[in-house]
Amino acid sequence: MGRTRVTDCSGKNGGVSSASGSRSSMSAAPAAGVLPPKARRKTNRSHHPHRTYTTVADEPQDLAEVRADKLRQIEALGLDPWGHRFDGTTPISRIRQLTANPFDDANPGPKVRAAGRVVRYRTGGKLLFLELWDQTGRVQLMIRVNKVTETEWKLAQLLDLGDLVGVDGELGKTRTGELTIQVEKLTFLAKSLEPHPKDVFGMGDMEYRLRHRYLDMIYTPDTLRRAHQRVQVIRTIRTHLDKLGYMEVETPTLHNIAGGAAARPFETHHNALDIGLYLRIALELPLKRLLVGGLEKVYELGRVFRNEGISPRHNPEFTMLELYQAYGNYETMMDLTEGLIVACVDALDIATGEGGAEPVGHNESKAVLIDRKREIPFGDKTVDLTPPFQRASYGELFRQHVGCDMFDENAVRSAARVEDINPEGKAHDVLVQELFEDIVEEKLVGPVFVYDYPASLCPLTKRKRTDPRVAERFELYVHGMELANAYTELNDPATQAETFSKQLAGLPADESMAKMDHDFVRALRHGMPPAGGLGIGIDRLVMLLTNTQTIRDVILFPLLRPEGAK
RNA sequence: GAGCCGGUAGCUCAGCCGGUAGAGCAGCGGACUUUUAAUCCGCUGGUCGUGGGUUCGAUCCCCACCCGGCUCACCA
Repeated sequence: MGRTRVTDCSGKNGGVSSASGSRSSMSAAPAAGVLPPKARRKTNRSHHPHRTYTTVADEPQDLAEVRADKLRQIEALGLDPWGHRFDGTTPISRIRQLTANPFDDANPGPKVRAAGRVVRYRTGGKLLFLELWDQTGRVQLMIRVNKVTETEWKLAQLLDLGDLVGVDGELGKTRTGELTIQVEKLTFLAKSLEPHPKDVFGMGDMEYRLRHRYLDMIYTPDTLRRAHQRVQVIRTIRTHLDKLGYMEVETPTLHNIAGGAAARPFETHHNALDIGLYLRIALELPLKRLLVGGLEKVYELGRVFRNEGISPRHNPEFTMLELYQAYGNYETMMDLTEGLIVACVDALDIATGEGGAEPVGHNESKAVLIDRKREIPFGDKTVDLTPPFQRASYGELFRQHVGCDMFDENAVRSAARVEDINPEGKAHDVLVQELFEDIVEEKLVGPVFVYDYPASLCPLTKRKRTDPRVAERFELYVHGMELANAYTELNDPATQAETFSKQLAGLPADESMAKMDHDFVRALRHGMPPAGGLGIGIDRLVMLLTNTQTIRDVILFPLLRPEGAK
């Protein structure tokens, strides 16, 4: 911030003052705050008639200095600018539900107590209008000179946008019908030493919003809305899984081997043990060990870390749900996924579709009755989340959009060339996947479960009994976005050991899942039940459900480069 | 990592063909006891992202760098 200019007034500490308040007023003046505002401002001005950029007087002119000065004036009133416990407040949204009549001394309205931030401030001589904000809403305050003490009136004159105050007063309506608290007692709770953004059109700059998320939450209503909805989604998932008998666990975030996905890990180090460690890139392997240990329905909802690029759909740390169900398979997981998503849609009450449709299905994995249409808005589109979601096999989609059989090596190679993909040195399944991503994915408006993937791309997945070239895996796509990834878990330790050791040609080591995890294989050797497993990217799910186009707005503090010297 | 776009007052932005900057809001002083984007009068506030270069002169042109956004790559 500013305030770095040098003063030419020797013997004073003003020029290099910090916000904490060493700025003295005049060399001859005592502590600034004890002077009445008018007097000291005048004094300042008269002493510094000529200001230049390099020799700036230490009078309040920087916005932050003005506020620091007001803080001292509040102290001079005998008040604590950093406030204290303030019990018994009512959320503003609830105050707004109370019935109120026009102010009338003969018939006083209800007494209320509220606390929050001053987000509008309008002087009017002997009458002040403020707007008080809390996380539930806004309400207008009216302060009249003859309704409060002299100290409170002085305090009211010193308020800045962004200050935190508590009020007691009478609820009523002004002449224009605006619901208003007429303040009878004003309590100062905290000073904002920095100016708050003030623009009727709101905050426009993404970088500014991200670096000042706390302001974004106050002045961009959508930001707070999304934060609430995110919590609600996570809570809904927990209660839904709880109802189905799943047990939530916590497994380590520090791993010896970063397995369970193909992604570059963050590296760290443990000093006492003197070993290298990785931050986890997936939850899978520990959870499957718990399957061996007898937890038949288990899940974890936690942060994973991938040392990769940042984009509107990728943040280096993000939240994953992974769950495993013994004796299930990937079809169990499809049903479960539908049930989870529908439960979230209902919890958020965002569906716009008509009700009254016939029940279309019901089974153990679905805790909700499938009884009505559930469409939600997403960008300029609509997504129909009415279950059951479409289910389409990978091979059929490939044939339909690429135009050849995915197992036909020659046809795939020539299709690749047409798409400007160099097939040299690449394993067949890698080529197939590249073609799928280039051609098919963008056509998947969904929601659609794409199932039965080329086997070699899925080293933790069980092969299909009827066709070992494909693995029992699905991904759920909505508008080209991968929301879920699930499979019938591979529980054969010999096959697992083999796929761990096989790096696919054409894939760089970073992207390979070829990381031998002997400890995991040993766990499998003790017998893991056949199971279905599911992973859902919670951030992307929240994006979909809150109609948000960038992952940075469903994560409160997405990773940013440090601002550096400024 | 690459391409494109951007960074000007506390906030949101304008600034033409190069002549060292403007508006609205916020802030400060004044008026106002029912305002609603309050109004009225007066005023303050800028290292034009950073560093070089070209030029008599650079917010503007050139180069490099920093930060961000979008797209791509990456993300089984």
